[in-house]
Amino acid sequence: MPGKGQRARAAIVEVASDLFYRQGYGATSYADIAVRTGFGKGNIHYYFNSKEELLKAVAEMRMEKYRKLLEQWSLECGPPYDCLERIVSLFEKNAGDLAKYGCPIGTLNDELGKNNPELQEEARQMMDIFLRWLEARFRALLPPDEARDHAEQLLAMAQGAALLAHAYRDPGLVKRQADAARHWLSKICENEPHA
Amino acid sequence: MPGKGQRARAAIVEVASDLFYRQGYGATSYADIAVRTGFGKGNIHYYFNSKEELLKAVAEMRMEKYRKLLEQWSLECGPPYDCLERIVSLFEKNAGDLAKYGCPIGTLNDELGKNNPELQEEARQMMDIFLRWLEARFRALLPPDEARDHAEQLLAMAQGAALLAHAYRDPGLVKRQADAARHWLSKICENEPHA
DNA sequence: AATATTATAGTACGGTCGTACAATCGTCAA
DNA sequence: TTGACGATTGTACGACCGTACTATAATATT
Repeated sequence: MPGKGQRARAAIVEVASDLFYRQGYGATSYADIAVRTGFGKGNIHYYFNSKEELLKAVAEMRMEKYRKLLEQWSLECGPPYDCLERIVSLFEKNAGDLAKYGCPIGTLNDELGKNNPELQEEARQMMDIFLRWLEARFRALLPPDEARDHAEQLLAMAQGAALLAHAYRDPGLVKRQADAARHWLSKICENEPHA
Repeated sequence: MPGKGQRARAAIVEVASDLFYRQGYGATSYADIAVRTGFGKGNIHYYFNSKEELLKAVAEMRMEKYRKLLEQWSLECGPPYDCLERIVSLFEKNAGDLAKYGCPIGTLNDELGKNNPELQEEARQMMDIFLRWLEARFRALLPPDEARDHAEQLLAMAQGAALLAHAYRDPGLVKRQADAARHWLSKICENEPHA
């Protein structure tokens, strides 16, 4: 079992990640995190000397999760379509939260992109994890340059669907886009069976 | 010619719109607007009693522009494909700004969606102008429910492309997605010539 | 048990923001 | 020319934020 400090640190990161997602990075204060963790405000600064450090810790924690999830998917799932379809299902399953808060990765990139290039770099890396994973899957079906294009395309569909669902507060939008994405995927997979 | 006050008011709205786009709504202060307009800080509050009012004025100004643009397109352009393709070209033409600042409509929805439901309503209306226009165009090709779906899909592609281009600071991403969108559009237009 | 180190809390500082307000300026009608 | 009113300015207030600092409690080490 990790030491007391490690557990407190992890708890702070977990709460911060949740608040950054639901309220945004800029709108989340140390005070908010203090209340939600039960720790005093000063204690959070003891673990993270600045808000930027805290965001970086959150980003690392999230990326760890994403990497593990995708790595497992790479092992588990069979034909490329089934593998790629999991990403679509992941979005569909989270349609409710996407409509309420948007995509955790997309909205963070958006927020940090305008005024915080250094921190946005962290958010971009989260996006890149998914982009590269998708590209690797598409390489089983398509030549390299087309694989990259298709990965961008699927990710753009997902991000666009999340953004619109958030704008309209309508989870149904995610579901409709998911169906469209599956249709698009199935056409690609039958056109190029084993390239 | 409009009175002095009207011109000052319009100038403030114009500057605010630009800063809201490039820095975001939250990160733009009255002081910023004062510097850029040359007016004193207090004078801006003379025209707009609150920042919320200012955003609403910006939203109305933008919507006026969008509505006029789309109305003109509705009149000018011929077959549905040419008409729809204009939206794609609009995004492509602005690829540079999209990569730097994201989509003016999408990023505003994103920012306001998390903490400012009332103001996000304004941003959503901007999105709706485009969605409804797209839906109307698709109705020339498809049955009503499919038209709505396709409008959502094209808008999602565009928003997703802008978000990714912003995240990666890569205008090329917009261009690649624009080509993909054109391909998608052309398939729809040839499948259903005159539904 | 004594001590050093880690963990936690509370508070105060400097800065910025949106807003309010009082004072001044410009302009044009009476 | 005076006066009224719209336009403009500068400043001050209260709130909140990230951060720094000091003191205290808990834990570990010797």
